[in-house]
Amino acid sequence: MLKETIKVACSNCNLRELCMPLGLTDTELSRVDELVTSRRSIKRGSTLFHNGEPFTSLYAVRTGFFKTSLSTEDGRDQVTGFQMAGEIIGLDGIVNEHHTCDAIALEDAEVCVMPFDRIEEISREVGALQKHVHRIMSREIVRENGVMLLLGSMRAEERLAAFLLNLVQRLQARGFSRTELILRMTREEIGSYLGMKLETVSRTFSRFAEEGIIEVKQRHILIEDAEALKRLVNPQVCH
Amino acid sequence: MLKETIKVACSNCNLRELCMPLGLTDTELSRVDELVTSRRSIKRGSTLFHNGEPFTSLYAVRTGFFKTSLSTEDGRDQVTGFQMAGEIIGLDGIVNEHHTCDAIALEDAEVCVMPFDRIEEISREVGALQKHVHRIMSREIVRENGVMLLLGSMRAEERLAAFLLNLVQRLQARGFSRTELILRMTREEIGSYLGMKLETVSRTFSRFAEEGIIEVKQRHILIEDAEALKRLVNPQVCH
DNA sequence: CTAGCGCATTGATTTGCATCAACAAGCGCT
DNA sequence: AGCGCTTGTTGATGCAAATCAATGCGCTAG
Repeated sequence: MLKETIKVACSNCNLRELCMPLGLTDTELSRVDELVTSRRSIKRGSTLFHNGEPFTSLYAVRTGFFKTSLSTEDGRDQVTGFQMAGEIIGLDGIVNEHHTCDAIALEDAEVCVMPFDRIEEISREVGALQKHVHRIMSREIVRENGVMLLLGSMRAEERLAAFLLNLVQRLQARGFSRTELILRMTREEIGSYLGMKLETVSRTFSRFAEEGIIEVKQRHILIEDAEALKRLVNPQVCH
Repeated sequence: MLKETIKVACSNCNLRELCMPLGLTDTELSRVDELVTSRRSIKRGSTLFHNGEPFTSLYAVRTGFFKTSLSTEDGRDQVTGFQMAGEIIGLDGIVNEHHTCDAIALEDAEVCVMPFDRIEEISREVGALQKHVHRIMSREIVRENGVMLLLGSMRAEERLAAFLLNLVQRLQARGFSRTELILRMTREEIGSYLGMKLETVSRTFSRFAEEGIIEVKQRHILIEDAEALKRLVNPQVCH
């Protein structure tokens, strides 16, 4: 919840290729540097924003790991996404000027705060930024399309396989291992995201382990047979 | 598939308050009129665009009714949305410059074609349009969040109740009845959208009818007890 | 008018996952 | 180290929805 005033430039940030458009001129770069007004640290378990809060800014994850989730009055809960370094949180808030989900840090995290009116102002001047914002929003729409496919037409095994492949692929893009990962979320949170109960998540992990597809040690996952996972998601394709 | 060159102005369009930002000045209005380069007619059953096709434009539905759907190589099929007059189709294509779903007309339809580079150009000049584009994309993200909740944590009855309420609410916003509607899609398409089989859709309709909540005559639905539907979606709230 | 077809309904049966329940393992506490 | 708490595993049972199957309705086209 700390609000830090350290001035940090995107132009020097090692996450730049994830958050920011490429191929900017120097003058454009300096404009884009004005996007991030501050950084904010969020302790594990606390919220970046809540459902209902006024929307002011988008947040770029610098370090740490988040989940976004909806909860209904009757106690239902749906995790709508997990966000890692370089990903943008808060797009849901634009339409009605207030957030429609909760964003919660699953480990100690730091985000770059980008006031949305400033994003709009600068993207009017810098075409590449405008394009970038559009692409980020479109990417989120496409991602959610994929989740709909997963929730609407896949079985538990297929969902979990798709989930693992997606996670590891995103981690790989950030320079981590292609075969090894640490889950930052509980079985219940995975289940909520995938539309299944935590017991089913646990059982399915165990089944994968029995079949030699993965190795599970608590939240530490080793992928031993990525092809098998891919075959599970895409049944007809043989290796 | 006809490409018509009739010049039509958004400024005179009766769907304007659905598609376009409000409160534009006259000069802004005339700029925005340049957004729509043409209209296109799509016959029932044919596609506005296919998965994989290059993305060039967004489409505003003028008349008719669409579905968007994903299909995987292994024959799985997921309807990701139904679009009616005033709604925008094609946002999925922005991120990778090609479409990632199919858009299919469920009845003879007409759309306004809005080349995306023109949208970007004009929204750099007209702040209200820029804001509008952002809101449309954010609204789609929030809608999909809601579908995730539905698919991930609701039972068949609840899904169908939520679906009917959503449809009738959107129709009402277009001046149609709040209690009566004609489904433009088959039971199978409803099922695909809601993550259930067509038989389950049919049975659930029948159950609602038995309970006096709705009246079903083929695709003609009469909502007799909207409160009951709301209670189904939100179990704890007693009328 | 009637044939044929796509779409919808309804019934019987199966099944995948949820639910209920008990217990184990890891982790932060004092 | 020992305690309690959260998180994870595994087993037994039940149920909602899928599947399989048969029939009916209402278009459209001849």
